Parts: sequence; C-alpha cells; structure tokens
Amino acid sequence: MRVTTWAEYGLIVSLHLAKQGNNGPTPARDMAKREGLPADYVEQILLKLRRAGLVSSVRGAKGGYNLARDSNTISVKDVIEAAENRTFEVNCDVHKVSTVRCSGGNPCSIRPVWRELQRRVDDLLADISLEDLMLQESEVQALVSA
Amino acid sequence: MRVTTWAEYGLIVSLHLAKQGNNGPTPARDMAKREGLPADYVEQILLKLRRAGLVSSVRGAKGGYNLARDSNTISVKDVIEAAENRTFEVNCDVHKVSTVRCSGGNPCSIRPVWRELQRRVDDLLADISLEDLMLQESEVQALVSA
DNA sequence: TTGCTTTCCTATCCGAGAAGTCGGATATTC
DNA sequence: GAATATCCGACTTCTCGGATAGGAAAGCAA
Repeated sequence: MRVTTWAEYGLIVSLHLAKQGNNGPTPARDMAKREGLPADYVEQILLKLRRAGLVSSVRGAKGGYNLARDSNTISVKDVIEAAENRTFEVNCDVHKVSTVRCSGGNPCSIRPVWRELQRRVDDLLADISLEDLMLQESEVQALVSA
Repeated sequence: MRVTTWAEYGLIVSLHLAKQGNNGPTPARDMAKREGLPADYVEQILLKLRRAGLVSSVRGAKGGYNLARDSNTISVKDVIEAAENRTFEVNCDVHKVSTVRCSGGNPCSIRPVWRELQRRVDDLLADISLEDLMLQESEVQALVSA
C-alpha cells in the first residue's frame, strides 16, 4: 500500500505553486527544474490538476500555472484525487477478488475493514491543506499528529 | 493506494484457518478450492505466513495448515505485514523521489503527512484481530467504526 | 517398500499499470 | 515571425503484482 509518484509529484508542484503566491504564472519547465522532477511528466500531472480545477493555466510566452484557489481551500485529498483517481482504493469496489464473493449480497467480514481504512485515510488527508504544508516540517508534524 | 491480493488472500486464508479451530490441519488445496482462490498462489502465501510464525504446517499425507496462535492474538496488521512486507509504504523510506530531497538533512513538509498516515493505518489494523473477523459483517462494521 | 498425499522452495511467465518520453498542434508575447 | 508555453494523445519502458510449473523432501498407510 503506497502512494504513486502521480500523487507525490502532484503535491510537490501544488505546494510549489502555493509558495509562489501571486508572482504571476510559473512555467511547468521551471518548476520541474527547480524541484528536480522530469519535465514532461510534470506537465502531464499539471494537466490533471487543471482539469480537476486545482490550478489554472496561462498559455503562450510568459505563461505558466497558478493555483486556482486559495491554498487553504485545497486539501491534500483534493490533490491526490486529482492526480490519481482515488486516495485509498477498496478492492471490494475496484479490483474484486471475484464477482461472487464481492457482490453486495454475499456477506464478507473483511469488507468493513477496508471501508473503515478508506474513511480514516480520507479524513486525515481532507484535513490537511496546502497552506498547512507551507509550514516547517516540525510544525506540520505537530499539526497532523494532533 | 490499495492493498494487494497478497494481503487480501492472506487475510482470507488466515480467517479460514481461524474458523477451522482445532479440526486438525487443513490442506492448502482444500482451502483454495473452498475460497475460490488459485491453489498454487495460496500455497505461496501460506509459506509467507508460516515464515512469519502466524500459521504452522504439517507435512505429508493428512497434513496441512493450522493457525499457530490463538485467533485473538493475531491482528490484521500481522497478516498484512507477513504477506506484503509493510502495511503502508512511505515513499520517503522506500521509493525515494530523489536521494537529495528525501535525505534526513533536507527538510520536507510533506514527509510528516505520509508518516502520520502510516501511523493511523497501522493503529487501526493492529486493533482488529482474526477473532473479530469471525463476527458477522455488520458486527465488524460496528466494531471498527467505534 | 511402494505409493500417495502434502508441504516446501525456486524459477519462471505474463500482463497491467506506473513512470516517463516524444512530437506536434495551438495560443500568446515581443 | 520567432520564441515561449500550454495542450494532448500516443508511445515506450520497466517494474511488480499475480499466477504457474516442477520437482525435492516429508510423512502416512497398505
């Protein structure tokens, strides 16, 4: 169980944009270089973030990307869901063990475990905003463990 | 982010064994058939569970597998860690974005998020035992959401 | 002692999907 | 029109989850 680079890179660039504030649009290529990430890949991720309405783009020379909303209104969950499709993927829904076992009719005592896991993951991630991540590492640490 | 079939199948067969109680050893092949899982694959997973000390095996004719400990002393976390290596894999440790960024020296405000996520996942899973999973689905549901 | 059953263990295969690349179209600025 | 960017699909590469295969060792039973 782990988060993919889509989500991780997505967070990195979102956070990068959050830190830029109102400095005008930031080109994808610049961001990639600054953050040490593959440029073409970053571009693709930004595309997803834009389609999800998290960032806005300005085309042409002097163009680039901006955060579409205020950094305290964008949660980590928002970013991950934009980059990947879900945060935590419950097998019962997506990668069923078998249609029989995982049908609604068939009782399964394991299912509630995954469901609850998803709930807790989402709860945590929805509660952390990009603004929070602009704090120092130790401050974020204190914040999330509370 | 999702759990693999290693973990899911591992849970299914562990639970199966838990339900068998003291009926003597259960052959892997029987279990696989009953649960509708690929036999050879189940065998491999049982191997892992045995090496982790969760199940014991009896070789030869009339052989099979037993739960090595009482079902209330084995947690879902135990099973998943036996089947996969970790429950939640923090990229900072395993699949580093880059050695520079993810070194201890370099501050990273994202890291605490993954760390906390891991903590919460582990907390939940460590708190659910195989004995718990022998209850009805609705009862498990009530239990975990408490 | 000869089968039969079963665990044990390694090696391999296959496909999906993660990770990343490429090429070109379109838009904007200077 | 040259330079800079986004836009977007298609394509490549490679890892790893998921599964199979085959044989060695161990124990039972006749």
